[in-house]
Amino acid sequence: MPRFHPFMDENKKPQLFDHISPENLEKILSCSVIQEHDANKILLNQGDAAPGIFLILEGSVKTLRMNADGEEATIRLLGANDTCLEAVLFMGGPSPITVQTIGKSRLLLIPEKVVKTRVLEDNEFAVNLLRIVTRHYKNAMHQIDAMHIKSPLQRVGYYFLTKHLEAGHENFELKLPFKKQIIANYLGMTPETFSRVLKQLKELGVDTDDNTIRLKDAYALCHFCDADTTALCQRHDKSSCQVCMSH
Amino acid sequence: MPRFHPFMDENKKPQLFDHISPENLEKILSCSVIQEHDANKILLNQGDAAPGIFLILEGSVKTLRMNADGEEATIRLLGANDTCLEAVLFMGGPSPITVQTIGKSRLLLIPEKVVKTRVLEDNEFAVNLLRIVTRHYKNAMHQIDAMHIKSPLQRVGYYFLTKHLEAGHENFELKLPFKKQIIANYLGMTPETFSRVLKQLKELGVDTDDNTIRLKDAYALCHFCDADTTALCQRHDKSSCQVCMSH
DNA sequence: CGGAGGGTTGAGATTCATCAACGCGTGTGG
DNA sequence: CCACACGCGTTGATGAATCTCAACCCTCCG
Repeated sequence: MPRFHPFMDENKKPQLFDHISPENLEKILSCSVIQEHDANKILLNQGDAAPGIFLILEGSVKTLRMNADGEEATIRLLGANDTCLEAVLFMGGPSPITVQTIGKSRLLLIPEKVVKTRVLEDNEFAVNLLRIVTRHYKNAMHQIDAMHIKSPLQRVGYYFLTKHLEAGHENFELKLPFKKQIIANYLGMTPETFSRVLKQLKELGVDTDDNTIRLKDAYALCHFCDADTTALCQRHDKSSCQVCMSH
Repeated sequence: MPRFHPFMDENKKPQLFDHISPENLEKILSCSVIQEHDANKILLNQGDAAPGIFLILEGSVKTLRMNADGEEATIRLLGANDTCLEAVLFMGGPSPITVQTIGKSRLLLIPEKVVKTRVLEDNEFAVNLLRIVTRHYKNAMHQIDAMHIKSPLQRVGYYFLTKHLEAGHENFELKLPFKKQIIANYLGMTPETFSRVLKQLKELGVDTDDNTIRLKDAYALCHFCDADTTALCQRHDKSSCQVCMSH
């Protein structure tokens, strides 16, 4: 088997391995296995024990919860270099979430045992986990708040804003990273509602054409910013931000 | 100043200090400060930097997010021995949440600096944080799923179920830990809806009289259980659980 | 060519929030 | 001691927002 070296490019290294020494990285990778899966394959069922951490090498995956009627609540949508189940391993019980591929995917599974020993022996690894889990948790808080006190329009707007900030400010053109119905469910609305919201956004200077979002100007999404998100914006301390806020 | 020794009773020790050696605990406590606050006092605003971890010694506190209209989305409700802001410290930005007392409260503040040095020097402390944060995250997942795919009745039912499981099975009588309107907002509904739900629950064998919940029998709340919560139930592997599930 | 899946649009149904009124217990000041 | 205000909770009537259902279009692909 050819040795697995997916992280030669530092820019694409997953956060999970930040600052990990080559020897320690080797200890993790030598125990991990690569898996390939078709679309819509369930990798873990809610209520079962998590086998370890999944790192997405290629493809896309979602984590979700399901009720008795088969309705799904999407918790996270993951693409390449994202990881899941880190948190579940430390919850000390059966998994509260189901993990399912969206499209055909290639994954790395880091077994539970390795994770749990590494976390006790490698402080950097422990801190990485802590940072990842807290980031997820922050995201979850935004999701909770979105459900209670945001309209569908605001939910989509904020989602687009985060994508815009990830992509960088100069970028006025974004691609939707997932199918619309997938995003719609992640944002807690039906595909119909999502579609109608896109029409409203068009009038506000956010034009969605097929899978491409085009912003009229750099402030088109400022409506949807909030107190803790401004920190991610390059203009947040400039006077121009006042323009955003006053929109 | 009299030395601070709140944790002589092992049963009441907060999870944050599990398995921490006396010397290491001393390092934490010697840098921490006790604060007293009136009701409805804001301890930290969304968008500001977190000063450290708050440990509730007495009273009650909530964490929340607020929108431009002043509507609140409650993230967590905390009582004695609960902690908050552990996660926020590792998110690496301004706080996504506001922290506010509910009633008159006495708190211990563990400054950020202490937390961040201890976590690198004390693996047990790091793992405790990881466990706490993941527990919060799990809770957040339940909240997300509740908003998407649960009715108000199911939300209240599940909330009562978790309280029932915390209190122990033999306990058919529970006290609401917070005012009804506080719980209602936490569950993402209006006080009016909460009140109407309680009436429905009465017909299902869950009688709420003032602040006391009385269960008709041990199975009254089994309706509201789900795949990952059964693990917390003492009957989950017995045949009687089938009775629950088939309700 | 025909079928399947994704997306959009319109009409109707449903659910929960809103608004208003009321009851009740408590604390306060005349 | 009573009158009153206030906070909390409940109840009923109304309305708005989103989901549901159905039809349709489009593209892709066998």
